[in-house]
Amino acid sequence: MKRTHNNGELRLANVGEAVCLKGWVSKVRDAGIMFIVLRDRYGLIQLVVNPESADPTVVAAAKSLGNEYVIEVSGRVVERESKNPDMPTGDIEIDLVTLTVLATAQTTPLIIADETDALEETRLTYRYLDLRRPIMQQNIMLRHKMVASFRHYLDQHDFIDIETPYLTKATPEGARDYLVPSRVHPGEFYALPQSPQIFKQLLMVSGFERYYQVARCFRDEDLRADRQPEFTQLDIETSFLTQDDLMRMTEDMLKKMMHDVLGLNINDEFPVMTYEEAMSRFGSDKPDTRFEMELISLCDEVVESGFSVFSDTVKTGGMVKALNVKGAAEKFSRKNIDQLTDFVKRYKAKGLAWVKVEADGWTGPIAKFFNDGDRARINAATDAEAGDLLLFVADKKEVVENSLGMLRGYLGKELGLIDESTFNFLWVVDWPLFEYDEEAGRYFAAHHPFTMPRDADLATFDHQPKAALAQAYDIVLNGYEIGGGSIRIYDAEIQARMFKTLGFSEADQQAQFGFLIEALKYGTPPHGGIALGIDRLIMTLIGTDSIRDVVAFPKTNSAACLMTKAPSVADDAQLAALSVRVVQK
RNA sequence: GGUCCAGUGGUGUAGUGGUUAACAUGCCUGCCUGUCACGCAGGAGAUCGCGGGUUCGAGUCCCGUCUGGACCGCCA
Repeated sequence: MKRTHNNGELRLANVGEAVCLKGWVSKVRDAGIMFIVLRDRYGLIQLVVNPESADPTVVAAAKSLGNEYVIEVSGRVVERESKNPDMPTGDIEIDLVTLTVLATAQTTPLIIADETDALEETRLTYRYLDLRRPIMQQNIMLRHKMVASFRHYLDQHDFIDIETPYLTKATPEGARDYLVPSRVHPGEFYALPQSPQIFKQLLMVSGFERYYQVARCFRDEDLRADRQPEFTQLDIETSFLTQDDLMRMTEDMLKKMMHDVLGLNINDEFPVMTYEEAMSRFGSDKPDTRFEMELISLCDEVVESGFSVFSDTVKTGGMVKALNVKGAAEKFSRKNIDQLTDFVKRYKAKGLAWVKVEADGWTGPIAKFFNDGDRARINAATDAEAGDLLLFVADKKEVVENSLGMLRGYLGKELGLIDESTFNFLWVVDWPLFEYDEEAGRYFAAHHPFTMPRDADLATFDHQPKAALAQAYDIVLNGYEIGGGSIRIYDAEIQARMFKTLGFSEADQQAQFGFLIEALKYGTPPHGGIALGIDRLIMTLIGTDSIRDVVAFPKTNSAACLMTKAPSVADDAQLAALSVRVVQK
């Protein structure tokens, strides 16, 4: 039994065995003896035609081949004299007896290999060819394995897969909806779901105690490297399980998945951190815990310092925090630090103060404002030693934490502080129930408006929304939010108080969610669930920053499909049938 | 809505205001009997995204525009 391999997949065959293969011609070399590299779903394998012994028609057929032709061959497995053990085509080859061309191919606009350097534009226009590249095959395969593992786990635990509508009702808060005009109801629109949230809760009312769905979700917002207008969620809802039950189960499922997909055994329990702690220590609600460099509060240390920017900020209710970039003082020139300043300014910080710590003191433009006592206190708080670079932001709490948190993530990558081979899962719990929007002058649901307040806040959440915490939990992997869930409100009266706090009038409540409020009145079990973002999860496992590497047919930055040219204009007859008129801008 | 980067043979890139736009790869032809990023010789292949401007002269500078990418806003 010999094997050939590519990308970790194995193809087993006995030497001398007769085989039949179908696949794509990856490379032809004609040097008297003809070598044809065939690519199929297992990878690459070399076919050989010897003109002295082979049938002349096979030799002629082999000479006519071009790259990416689809062929069917039969022949015998022979062992190879391997001088080079790293041959990508393995240690067996096929001595051809027959060769049939099933399809010819034009010259492809991109090279079908892992190392393609084609532009995004070319790759997306010819996506079907881009997907032929072994690395892309592997990504899509891994994605399948992940979903299959989840399905298997959930099936084993008595979950059932139930589909919910894609043509549904617009949601008031949250992202912009994709709308679909109704032909039968002129002037009315369906919305594509931003998530199956309400339907899965209604399934709990119906008595399907354990539901899951691999659901497509749609949000009409601008795209990012990790964000597509349609994305896939593993959507889960259960009755009678508590937050702890759900977290334990999800953790169990993720550990099994890591084993099934990557062969990794994670034995430790996932750490749990409160939202407050995550923001305070890491400046992020989804901290990457693969490296240290935490945010250090210096409010007490600088409040009486000579640097008025710091002291005044603290005295007027703001805060000062710092990152200690260990041993980085020499690595960062003035120009480098200016770039870091520009970086934090993107996140509303007014500037980035810095000092380099040296054996005989501090250097940097603000060093002169600090006396020896100030310096000693700050050195102690930040654990600063000679050679360290201290970076400070002074501002409102939100700005300080967000900008330093983003800077921490950026520096972690830039300085190679991250061990890319590790996977750090983390639960973030005790989320605020509401967020206050200064522009709108009202509270919005931080998670969604069906989230149950903590028991301790049940009586007061509508009077003191700012202080209320939610029974909500996010699962974070390597700095990515890969899922989030909550225990839901299952009492119509609490739900009504929630809507009222969010500023929904009685009439709005009825118009938007009348059916849900009504449903809650007929014996609704306590319930809750979680949704995992499949795209971001597989991105993290693969280690790519681009969601387009894990979605078969993704859209561009402008939400277009370069291959199909969608979206496209509708003809007048279609528009008339939908009672839609297009206003030219 | 905003900021930044890119667009040059099929593909990916180089190109300092000045001759016939260079290189790699792919493609075609020929040579090569153990190659696998093979090698050798030859050949075809470009309205430098589009429009305007500056200039004696623009791939190169300026303005606009389109397309792709990264980010801010946005994403309950």
